[in-house]
Amino acid sequence: MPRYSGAMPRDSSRPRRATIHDVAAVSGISRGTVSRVLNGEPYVSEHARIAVEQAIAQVGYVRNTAARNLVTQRSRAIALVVHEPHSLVLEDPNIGNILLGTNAVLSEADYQMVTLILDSQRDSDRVAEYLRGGFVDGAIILSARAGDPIALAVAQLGIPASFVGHPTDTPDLPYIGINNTAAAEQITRRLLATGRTRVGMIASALDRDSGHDRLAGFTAALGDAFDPNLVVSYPLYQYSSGADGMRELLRRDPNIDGVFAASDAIAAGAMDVLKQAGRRIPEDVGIVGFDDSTWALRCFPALSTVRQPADALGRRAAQQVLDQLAGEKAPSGGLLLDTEIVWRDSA
Amino acid sequence: MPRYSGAMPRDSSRPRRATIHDVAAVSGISRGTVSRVLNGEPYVSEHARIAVEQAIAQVGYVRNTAARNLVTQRSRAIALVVHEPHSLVLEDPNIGNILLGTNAVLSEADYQMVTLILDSQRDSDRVAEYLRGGFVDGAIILSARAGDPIALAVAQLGIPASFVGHPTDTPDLPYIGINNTAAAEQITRRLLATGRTRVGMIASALDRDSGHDRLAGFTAALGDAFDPNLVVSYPLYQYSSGADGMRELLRRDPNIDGVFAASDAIAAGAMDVLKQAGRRIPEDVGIVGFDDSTWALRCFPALSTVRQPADALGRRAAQQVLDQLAGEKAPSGGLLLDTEIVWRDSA
DNA sequence: TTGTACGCGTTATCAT
DNA sequence: ATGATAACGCGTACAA
Repeated sequence: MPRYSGAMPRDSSRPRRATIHDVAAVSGISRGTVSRVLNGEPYVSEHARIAVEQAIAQVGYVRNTAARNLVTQRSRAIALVVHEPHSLVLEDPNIGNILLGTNAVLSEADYQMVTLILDSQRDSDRVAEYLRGGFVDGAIILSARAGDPIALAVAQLGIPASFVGHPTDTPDLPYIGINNTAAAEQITRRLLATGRTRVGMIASALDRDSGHDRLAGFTAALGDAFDPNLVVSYPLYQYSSGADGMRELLRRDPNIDGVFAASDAIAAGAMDVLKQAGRRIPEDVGIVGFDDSTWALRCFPALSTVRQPADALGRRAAQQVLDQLAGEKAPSGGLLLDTEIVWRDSA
Repeated sequence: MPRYSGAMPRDSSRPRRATIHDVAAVSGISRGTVSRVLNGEPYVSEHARIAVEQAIAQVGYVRNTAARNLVTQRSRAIALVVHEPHSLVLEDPNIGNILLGTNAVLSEADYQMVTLILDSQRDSDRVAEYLRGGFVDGAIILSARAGDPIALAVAQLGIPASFVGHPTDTPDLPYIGINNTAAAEQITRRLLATGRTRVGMIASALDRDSGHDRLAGFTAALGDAFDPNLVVSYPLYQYSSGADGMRELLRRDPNIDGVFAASDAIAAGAMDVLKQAGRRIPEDVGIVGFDDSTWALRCFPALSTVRQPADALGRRAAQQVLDQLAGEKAPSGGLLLDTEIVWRDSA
């Protein structure tokens, strides 16, 4: 819990901001009417409006929204909590598109989206404090992990919220997601249909529903042919995980002829290692990814993958929060959006 | 200016949050002392502390930070304003690393970083309102453009701020940057030193200092050999700009043998087009980029480029804001950090 | 060590 | 149409 060191410097060198009080004094109009002018309310005389507007310009008044929030009990801001190691914020294409969708909806509804990035434990506590502090009317939480303190804080606080991908152990909070299991199973079957017999997986982020479920789908698709020895796992969805994972898989079974990578970035890393090892793609080894990110088209050959409706995920999550704000009660279950297989040349 | 539709529903279905008042009532201790316990101040008896803590747990009290901010005139939050079309937030590697550096410094100082993403005009007005509203104690502004309303709002408001890359026309606000002109000139000279005679540039973002200055450096390096016909320009630092730009350059001069791309993403687009056109890199055409992003290593052959100290940019900007918050007066000039040429195989 | 009372800047209510 | 005045929830001199 942060400490505050003593009194604030009232004699700050910066000039004090003008307040409604000042505007009232200068214009000779009461604070109440000034407030009415500010908010464009009816029942204000032309005379008063003009006097107030002049005074506002004269004293350089700008509204203190924090004070307004205190009395209206609203902030007109919604938090978007991104729970990722920072270096990945840029690598994960879905996050960008989810941001896009969320902000589009919130902006349209005239809400300010504030993005809170969360990495260390220290960040985590501070963000929880921020969420509790009345700075925001609601929250959208991305990629929460199992045992997430933020998820707990949100649940306990009863603040309108929506999760994009929900941690496996949280109480039933509303969430938006995709059916990772089904999508993973589908693309794995498609990979198998190209005639592969030794198919492995580079899994990732098993502490999140996305990672966990993609592995489950892979396992289901393989059925009896599943060989746990051909599955490796890394914490983060990133290029280096794919490179490391592919090296390990090649070591475990040089005859491997198919790979399901848990993300496109991972697939890209794996492909580079395969090429270095002299394997042709897709002739010797077929590989598929997940996300349909910019990686997919930068790969050579172009990557077959699962397209995530990232923009729609963001939009729906934002809409869920707005609905709750409008008084609807939170949906208790999840809402899963459809994915689509994009078949290219890598398998 | 946002309108607020009538009165708030005081009879909201959600239960009212507990306040210090409630804690005081339940514990039988005065509000003043409760506040002291909350803030860990000295001169509180063991008896009082225990009673208060029990009451807090009992009524489920959480502090309303917005109210505290009103009285302390502080929010302990700092805005990071990102002025980019959303789809680029993920493509620009520097932004991610600047975020990283900024958050590290702010987090260490126990400030909450709130990222405000800015795309449309509507966003712009709302963010300005947010900055003025007392939600944040300071602001760091990324990639502001010429005539930026946010920059103006910040300047007018006198809020502690630091720019990362400053728009060419703003009043002298403190900023952190790199010497784009010198860096561009250096790498262009290096490219020329490989014996190229027909060297073009794919410029970008000329309304920002970075884009403008990189073109200036290129021009300076070429001197008399500068041919305006070999310069094309696109608004955004992105892959497609590079692809389009390279096609155009090849059309204008099929014998072009050197290209300076204003960013790595642009270079990547250009390289793919060159390969499609049957040009060998670096034998037929040498190409260099700017940023040393993940693109640079994903290119084949690996891209020669300029490394930006993105993390350091973020850290220094954050530190500048913290310094101003601590009472130091804002430095009136800019602070330029060193860049480094990373020479690889593309030229 | 503790309680009282005032102020932060705004909106909302109720007279007028 | 407008002006007092009471909240909003908290911190903090000042008094006790």
